[in-house]
Amino acid sequence: MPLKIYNSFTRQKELFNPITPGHVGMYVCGPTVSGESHLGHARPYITFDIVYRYLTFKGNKVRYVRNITDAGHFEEEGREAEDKISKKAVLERLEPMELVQKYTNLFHWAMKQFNCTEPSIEPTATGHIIEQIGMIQKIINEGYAYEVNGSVYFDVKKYAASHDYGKLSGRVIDELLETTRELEGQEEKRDRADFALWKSAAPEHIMRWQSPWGEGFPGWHIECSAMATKYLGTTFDIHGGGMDLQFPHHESEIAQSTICNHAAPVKYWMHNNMITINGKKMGKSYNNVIKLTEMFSGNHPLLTQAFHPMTIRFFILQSHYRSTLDFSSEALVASEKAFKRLWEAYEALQKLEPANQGAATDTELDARILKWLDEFEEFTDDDFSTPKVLANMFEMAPVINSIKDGLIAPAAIATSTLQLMKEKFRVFLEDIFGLQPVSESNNNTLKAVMQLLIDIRKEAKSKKDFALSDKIRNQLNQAGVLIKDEKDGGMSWSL
RNA sequence: GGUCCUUUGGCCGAGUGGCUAGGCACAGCUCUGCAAAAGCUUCUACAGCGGUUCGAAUCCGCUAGGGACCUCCA
Repeated sequence: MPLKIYNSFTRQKELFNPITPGHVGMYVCGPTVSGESHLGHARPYITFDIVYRYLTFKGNKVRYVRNITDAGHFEEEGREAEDKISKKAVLERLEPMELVQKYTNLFHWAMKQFNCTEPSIEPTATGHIIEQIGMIQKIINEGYAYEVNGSVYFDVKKYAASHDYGKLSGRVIDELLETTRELEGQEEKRDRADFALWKSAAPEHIMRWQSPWGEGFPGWHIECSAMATKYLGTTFDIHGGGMDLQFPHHESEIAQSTICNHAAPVKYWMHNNMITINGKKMGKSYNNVIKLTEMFSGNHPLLTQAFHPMTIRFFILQSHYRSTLDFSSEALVASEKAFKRLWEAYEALQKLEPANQGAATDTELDARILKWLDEFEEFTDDDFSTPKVLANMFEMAPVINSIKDGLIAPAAIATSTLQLMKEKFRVFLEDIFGLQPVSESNNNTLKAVMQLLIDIRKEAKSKKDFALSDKIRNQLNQAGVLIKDEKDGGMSWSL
């Protein structure tokens, strides 16, 4: 089945055809490691992890490049441009690279918690200064950049005269020139819309590199262009990132790469929408962020409890990546319960034994299940409609539980249908959606202890010693272990 | 100020012309020593006004609210 992707560049869903059949090059804007990641950051990484996993599932060999921005983006708010990372490094009295390492480690840890696949290549900006300088030089040689006082700027006006600057972000260049806000320290630029490729470093600036234009540091946009070109070629398949990066970051990337490589860099642009909190984008400037460590620990005024990374992953999958997703503790609690129920049904499904005869006795139910299963791929092919796949899974949860509890005969569905169900649930939940069990019920020691307690409780129950039976159940409950009595007299437990 | 997007039941959230999305919460029932879990059932909404259409949450217009970008931002 063909995959369709919404291309932000053309503003429509398009059939996905890799440039080289069977191979996909994908670049995703990674974190700026000058601080801790927050909930909003989780979205693109989980979204594009699904994209990566699904493309792989479809038989592609995917090279997934996600950068680490460790050189810092300059800020233009003050008189002199400041490197964000070196600014904070001074405050925290750390070496810049020590700070960068600390937050890189923390980021990697968070990605692991979310069960995000590691990118094929994770290049750092500081490790590619030479490539960035080379690219800037080429742009100057092409006549689309100019040097002033040790800084280099991209000539947007000249570029726009022959190229469609603003197409990705839906901007008109003339408007842009007029509506760009009044900022200080811009007198060097020929035009307000121009952006920096290289910035001359002030004496107090810690992070600095030698360049043909003097000591300085790279502009914000050039690192992605340089690293994407190096590892994916002049034109590659997918570029992903948050919607807030469309302008100016991605628009500038297109301009730089187009001049440097004489080709449009990206075939499909994908942008995820924002996570909001009380309707407002979660972001540094709004001072409304919840850090991932706070999410996992529950240590934040807006959180009523801690949330497992898988709950957050599931929460994100329950909405379409191009819609805003409104955060609230209540919504997370709902996702936690929903995920638990779905996962328990999934585990029950894997334990179901097929009936002896092959054919279905309830052909109507059997047909419905086959349709639901078939739609897993159909929905995912339609621009990654993960919420619809999950909805179908929830449709099947009562069927699974009913078979398990003997309310529906196992023979109702065909043996082949059951096998297909097991397979499809596993592939989509684990391989593609990257979900994992929350509990530690895989711990063998714990399993053995629980088995003993369950045996004792069963014995007590059979002797109608409900006092003991309840005591075991209640005390375990207090310890966070839930005992469930099942229809057939069996017992199960979960954390 | 400019450009663009959005408004779905108590909450989150799919859905783009006709068919029950789904989840959570709430309520009732079944099962059960009790509870939980599970199953069944109930609640069935599309900001307002007008238009197009046999038919609109879905298309068009206006009004109102919310938001994003234009500045670092996932």
